[in-house]
Amino acid sequence: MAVARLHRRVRHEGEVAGEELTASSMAALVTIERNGPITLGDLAAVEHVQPPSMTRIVARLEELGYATRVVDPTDRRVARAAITPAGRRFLARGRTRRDAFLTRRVERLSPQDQALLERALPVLERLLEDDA
Amino acid sequence: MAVARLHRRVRHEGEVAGEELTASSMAALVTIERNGPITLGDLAAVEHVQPPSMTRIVARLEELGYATRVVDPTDRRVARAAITPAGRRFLARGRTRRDAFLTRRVERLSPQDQALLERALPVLERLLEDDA
DNA sequence: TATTGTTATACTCTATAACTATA
DNA sequence: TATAGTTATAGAGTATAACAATA
Repeated sequence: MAVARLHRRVRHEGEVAGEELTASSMAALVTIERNGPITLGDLAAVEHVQPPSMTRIVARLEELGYATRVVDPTDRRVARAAITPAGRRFLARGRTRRDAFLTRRVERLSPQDQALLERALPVLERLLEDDA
Repeated sequence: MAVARLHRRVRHEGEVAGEELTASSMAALVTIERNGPITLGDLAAVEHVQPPSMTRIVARLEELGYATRVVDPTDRRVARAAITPAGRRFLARGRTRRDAFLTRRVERLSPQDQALLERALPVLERLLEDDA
């Protein structure tokens, strides 16, 4: 429950009024940023949405200037989505806000508690390792 | 990021194929469970949805047998939603699954790491205290 | 003939506006 | 006349089915 609350709150903190993307579009943009130019089919598979939905999501991201669609020159059936500088800036803005929020909150803790969190973090990550 | 991943994974773990509720319906049911018989208006306010949406959400929960609508005898304009035994069981099933998953994962950790998590938990909770 | 992605269409969820029933 | 909730209707977002382009 603590993890759920913290996640919701931090996610909310990254948002700016009038600048939100739907959860799907945001997730797709993050995946496009991380997995470089990626085919729409692969992107749909990774994000667990159907191809027609991904067509629309990428069209919207392109409309906003956050991503571009590039047709593969060797197989012109394939289209790849890539992030734009504006898309990177958009994601960075959210991260900056979330980081600032977390920094403020962590600074209110005692040095002992801060050290405790720092040691606990790798354990939290280990909790999901070898996912099967 | 670790918190986000853990939250998503644990949430997913509580789901059973063919037994899912939308996020709104799930949140409403949890609030109905916690805040007892609650008027639809209050419920809509707490959940940040509009009254017509809450009418539909509660209608769906009632259809599934997870909640009931009870008209206030002293002011018959007012309807309150209450959880049913089936609703409680539904929520309990999800919690049981999430608990089982977390238990399995925590048991794979060393006793030292388990103790570390136990001490870090109240710090995570303190992070969101005095929310302003 | 198979594959990648798109267009056509339908369904779900939510919102705003208009309405009903109580008070 | 005001309030609680519902019904009517419209706008997102997603899915399945049918299609177009390319291999």
